[in-house]
Amino acid sequence: MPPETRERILETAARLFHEQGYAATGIATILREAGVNAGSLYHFFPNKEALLAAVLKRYEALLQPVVLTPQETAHSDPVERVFGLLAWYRAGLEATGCRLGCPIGNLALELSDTHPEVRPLIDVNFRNWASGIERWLDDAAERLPRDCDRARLSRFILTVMEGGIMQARTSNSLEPFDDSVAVLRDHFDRLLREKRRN
Amino acid sequence: MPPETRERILETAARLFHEQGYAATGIATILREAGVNAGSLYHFFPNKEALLAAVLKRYEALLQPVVLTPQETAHSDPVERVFGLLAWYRAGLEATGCRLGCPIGNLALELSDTHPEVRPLIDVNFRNWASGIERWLDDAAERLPRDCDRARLSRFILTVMEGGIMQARTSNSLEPFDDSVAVLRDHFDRLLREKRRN
DNA sequence: ACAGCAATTGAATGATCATTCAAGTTCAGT
DNA sequence: ACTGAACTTGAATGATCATTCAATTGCTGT
Repeated sequence: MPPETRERILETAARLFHEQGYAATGIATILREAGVNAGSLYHFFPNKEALLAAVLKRYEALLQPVVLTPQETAHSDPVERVFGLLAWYRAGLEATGCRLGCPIGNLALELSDTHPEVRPLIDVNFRNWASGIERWLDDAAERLPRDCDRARLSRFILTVMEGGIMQARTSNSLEPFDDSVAVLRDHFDRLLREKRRN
Repeated sequence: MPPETRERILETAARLFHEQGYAATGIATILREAGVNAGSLYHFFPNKEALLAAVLKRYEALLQPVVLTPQETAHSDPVERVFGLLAWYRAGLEATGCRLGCPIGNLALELSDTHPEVRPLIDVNFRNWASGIERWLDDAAERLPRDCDRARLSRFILTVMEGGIMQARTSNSLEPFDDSVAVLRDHFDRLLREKRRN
C-alpha cells in the first residue's frame, strides 16, 4: 500500500469541505489537519479542484456500501428502505445539531455554476443515489399504481431530502425535515392505497 | 437622497453573491462592478458580513412585491398561485440555462453552519416565504382535507422547490425540477380529490 | 550495494483577501 | 460665506490564498 497519506488527505479534505464549504476551506487548513506538507498534497493532486474531484469520486464509491447496503440489510420491505434512508439522514442532522447536512448537496449549490468540471461529478452522485432508490421502488412495483413513474418518484425522494435538510439547517430544527418526510409518507400512503383499490 | 451609492453596492453584492457565492466573491470585485471605492463601501457597511446581512434584509423586503404579489394578481385560484410561483422559478432556471437557482437557498447551504449571525436572517426569509404560501392554502382550505396541515404543506412546497432547483442545476436540465413539480401536482390532485369525496 | 523513482520536506512565490485611514470633496443648514 | 457632517478617494496594511520547487528521504528491484 503506497499512499496512506493520499487517503488521509482525501478524508480530511472531504470533512473540511463538508464542514466549511469548498471556497472557505484553505489548503493550509487541510495540510495542518491532515498532518502533511504542501508538497505531499501536490504530489497526489495537481491542484485544489482535482482534490475536490477525488473527494467526489470517493463519495461515489461510498454510496453503495455506506448508504444503500445498510438499508437493504436492515429492511426487506423496499418502501421501508426509502424511509429508513431518510431516517438515517435525520439521525445525522440530530447528531450534529442540524449542521453539515448533505455533503454533496452543499457542494452542488456552491459549485454547480462556477466549476464546470466538477458539476458532472456531483450530477453522477445524485443520479446514482436516485438509481439506487429506483431499484428499491422497482421491487415494490406491484404495490404502486401502474402509471407511477418510479424514476421520477426516486428523484422526488432526493428532492424532498435535500429540501428538508436545507430548511432544517437554516431553522436549526428537525421540524421542517420531519414535516417534509411526513408529507412524503402521506403521498406514499396514497399511492399504495390506490393500488390496493385496483 | 444621499445614498444611491449604498443601493448600488447592495444590488451588486446581491448579484455577485448569487452568481458566485459569498466566500467566492471578493470585496474588490464588488467595488469594481459597483464602481465604488473601498472607503465608500466601508462607510455604509462595517464589514463583509454586515453587507451580506443587508442583502438578506433586502430579499426579505422584496418577497411580497416581487415574489408573492405577482402571483396573487395573476391567479385568483390560490392553488394556481402555488404552481404559478413554481413556474416563475422555472422560468428563471430556463432563462439562465439552469444556473443561479435560488439566491437564498444557495446562501443557506453555504453559510448556515459557519455564520451564526446570518443564519436567522436566512431562516426568516424562508419562514416568510412559507407563510405567504400558507395564506394561499388557507384560502383554499375548504377544498383541502379537513386534517390537512397547511403550514406543513406550505413548507413542503418550499422543500420541493429548493430540492428541485438543486437537481436542475447539477444536471443542467429542467427535467428534475419539472418532475418534482409534477409529483407535487399529483399530490395536490389527490388532496383535492379526497375532499371532493367528503 | 546501488540505481532510480516515489514520496516528503518546508521555505518561498506572487496574487488576492478583507480592512483601515488620513486626506479630500460635496452639500445642507444657517 | 461658513460650519460640520456625510460621503468619497485610493493607497497601504498584514494576513491568507493556492501553488511551486529544489533538496532530501525512503523504499523497491536488481
